[in-house]
Amino acid sequence: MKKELEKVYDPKQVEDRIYQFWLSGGYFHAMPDTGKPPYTIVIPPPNITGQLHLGHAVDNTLQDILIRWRRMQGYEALWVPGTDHASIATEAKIVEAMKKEGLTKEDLGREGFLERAWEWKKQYSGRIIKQLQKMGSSCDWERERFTLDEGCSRAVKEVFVRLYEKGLIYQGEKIINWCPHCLTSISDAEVEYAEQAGHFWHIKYPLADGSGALEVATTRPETLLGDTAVAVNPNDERYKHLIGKMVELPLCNRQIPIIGDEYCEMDFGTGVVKMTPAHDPNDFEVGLRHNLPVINVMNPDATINENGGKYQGMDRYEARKAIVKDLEEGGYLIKVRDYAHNVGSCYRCSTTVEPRVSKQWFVKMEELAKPAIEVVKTGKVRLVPERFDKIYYNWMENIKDWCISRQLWWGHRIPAYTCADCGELTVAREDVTVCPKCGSHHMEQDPDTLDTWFSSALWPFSTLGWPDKTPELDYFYPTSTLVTGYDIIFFWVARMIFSGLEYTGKPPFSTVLFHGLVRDAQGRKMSKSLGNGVDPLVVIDQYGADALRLTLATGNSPGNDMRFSDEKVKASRNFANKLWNASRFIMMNLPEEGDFSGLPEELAVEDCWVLSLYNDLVKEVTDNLEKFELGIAVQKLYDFIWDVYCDWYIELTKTRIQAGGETAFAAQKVLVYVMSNTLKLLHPFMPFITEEIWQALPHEGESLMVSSWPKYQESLSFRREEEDFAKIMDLIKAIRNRRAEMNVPPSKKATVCIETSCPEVFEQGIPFFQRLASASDVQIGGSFSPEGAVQVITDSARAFIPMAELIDREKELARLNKEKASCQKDLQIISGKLNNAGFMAKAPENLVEQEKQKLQKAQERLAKIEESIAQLG
RNA sequence: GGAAGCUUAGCUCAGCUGGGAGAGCAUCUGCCUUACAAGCAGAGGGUCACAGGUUCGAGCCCUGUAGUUUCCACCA
Repeated sequence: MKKELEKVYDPKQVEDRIYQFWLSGGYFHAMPDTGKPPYTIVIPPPNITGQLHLGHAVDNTLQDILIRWRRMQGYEALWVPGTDHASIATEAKIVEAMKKEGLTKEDLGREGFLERAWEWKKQYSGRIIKQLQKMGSSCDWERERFTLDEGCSRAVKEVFVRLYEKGLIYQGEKIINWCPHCLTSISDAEVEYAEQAGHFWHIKYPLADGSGALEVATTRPETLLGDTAVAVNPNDERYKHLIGKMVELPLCNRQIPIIGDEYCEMDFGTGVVKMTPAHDPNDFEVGLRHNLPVINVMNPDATINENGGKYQGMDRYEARKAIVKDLEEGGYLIKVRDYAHNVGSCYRCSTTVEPRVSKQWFVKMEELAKPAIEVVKTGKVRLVPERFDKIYYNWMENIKDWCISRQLWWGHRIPAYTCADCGELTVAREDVTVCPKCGSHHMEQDPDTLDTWFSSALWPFSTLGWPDKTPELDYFYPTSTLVTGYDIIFFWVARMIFSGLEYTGKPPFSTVLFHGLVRDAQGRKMSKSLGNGVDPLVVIDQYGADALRLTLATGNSPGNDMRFSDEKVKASRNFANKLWNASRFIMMNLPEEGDFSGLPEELAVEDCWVLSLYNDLVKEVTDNLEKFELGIAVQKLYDFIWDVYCDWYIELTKTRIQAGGETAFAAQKVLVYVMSNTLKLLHPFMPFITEEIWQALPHEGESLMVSSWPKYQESLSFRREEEDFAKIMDLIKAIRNRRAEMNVPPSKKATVCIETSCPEVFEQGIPFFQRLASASDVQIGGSFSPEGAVQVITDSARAFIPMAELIDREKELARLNKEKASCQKDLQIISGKLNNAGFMAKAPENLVEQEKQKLQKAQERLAKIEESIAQLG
């Protein structure tokens, strides 16, 4: 048992070994129908685009805290791990990598490209899994899944077919957001808007009958090539008489009509808007109302197409320049002014999106959204913190149809087949090779794939076997808690909720715990362009996984962003070291043999004190965890371990331990008891070091991680002893304080004479005054001579420390008078309350009682101060 | 345009359903006290953004104002 441990905790010698130990014990594996209540978390599957960053680190730390805690509480705790194929992001990365080799997608062909993509997947998902393991994540690796694996693919097809058959999935020619770089459609949620400095070009559109001209203002002159009308407000006195007339479209040699539509605001710009239905969502809507032709003037890569005449082949920005120049030369350009406006860009590659009319697949949302709103309203799904409810409702209530088709190869291919002979469209779960209408064998599958979020929306149940009725699905679904960042509430959380309800009839989880973003020390978002990203593996290498986890958990409150800095990790590392050394102290004094289970029969006052505080800690930490206040929970553990256990309790045991024998053994039992149980409470937060120490201490059971979570026990509540010991502590602190003020070094010991009305309490503290308050000798009794003694006064005692040479009578008097004044002020406030009729009538009883006690203490204290002053004066 | 969060010590942040303001870091003082100097013992430092209101009592609840961050909308 007695082993000499390193002075400094070295996570490198511990973490991998402990993780292997857990793995080989099979502790992460969960099974259905064990008779225990289930607790389930599905991981937000990280994208296989690269490696994990600190955002993932918080996300997974929080999940691991919850899952480890529930496991210890006796739940069958399942944490399903996995990764996301991230169609658009991954495909972009692979294309980029291929570009360096001079290859394009088309060079490889669909098959070849997919082969390459699977290679990529293999490499990166493996790396991600390793990173998760380095963090200590207790996922059930036997249940690892991938959004594009066979099971998930089956679920995706099933959902697609069901929705299609229900009429909730349809194909339509609509205006969608198009990314000219990724060369695919994207959904509304995937567009990010940012204000950009631009211009407002005022252009003259001459009336066809030569009777004048209209002044049109636009931010995108190049779309003029696709204009099919000019709109004015039908109530606009300036222009309403022109509705129905034609204007000459500059540079295009075409005439387009003037239409009246309320969409056009009279007091914005010139009150005249050019209509380009093919390249603006609003214009598209107006176009539908007025039956305007749609002229697409751009290729997928946003270069001008054959409809753009002489501008064909130019990039949209080149074309803009050229057109502006031509307009100017042709005398059409009236003026240009600066104008800041919002521009949408692709959330993956930041390229400015191009609204584009094309044939895509959509999910009809209205019907799906209703029950999804309902479950949050009724509390069947709880969002933590609650304020996200509003954001969620706002989105769900104004939801538009979801564009789910993507012009990509990496992803779930749309299970729709068109007959080349008769044109019949068939949607089916299995591959269709024969046309069900005409019997033709010329069937072509839709080349497009599905939005990557279409498959992640099914994640909570597809990973448990759905659409099959598996025991896992039956037992672990609906899942318990979803932990994720608020940045994907629409992309993912909202879509999982309506998906779960629609396909399984149940909400996919009962609670969503949102965490904030991890920012850098200056509060900036971490990003590649700023180069301020932090690699969790580097942090782990430097400080250990426990230190990283503690840093991310400390001060973490739901929905709030946090700052990350090296200083914080250092503080966490220091805490790990503190804990390590506390255990070192216990072990270096531990006898080889002895029964360390349970507590000694006789408890000293300080034992009762620490046990009572520990017992309260159990209750509080558990309560905080129940309320998802993980940051508060860990703060309490930190404070207890450092301040109560290390700074006080360990010091208090030293006398007894040095004395040896039975009394030492009793102290050691309490030390071990409180430490082992506190390790349990801390384990979810810092799994490695707690397991390592727990294993080294006398223990029962195989592993801390599968030991049982401590419970509050009435028998460990010692209020009386807590109060008694507080009196001793108060005096120790007061003496230390006095000595420090007077610059007396600890090595200079002195007698401490204690005058008190409760000598029996202070009797118990004699060794502590010696050890912790530099007392050479302690006398407890009636009255002492204040002559030549430093006086220290607390609520329950007056101590005299003879140090004549250090005492200046005048100063001493001044100090006592100051103390008196402050005490009187206290008294005034307390009695003010107690004399307040309103307070006495309305304040709760226990509070009034508390105030009365305070009053009494302050009175006693004042009496002591006054006595001291009288004695000196 | 709409909505939400934040504003507490020099810095970073806690502060649960209202009951005399806290931690870490930083600063200052004294200590190598045989678990730990990645430590120990002390100290200083806050009109809890501002203005009203509710209440016996407000950092906390309500209203408004300012600053700041974010989300949604997208008037060309």
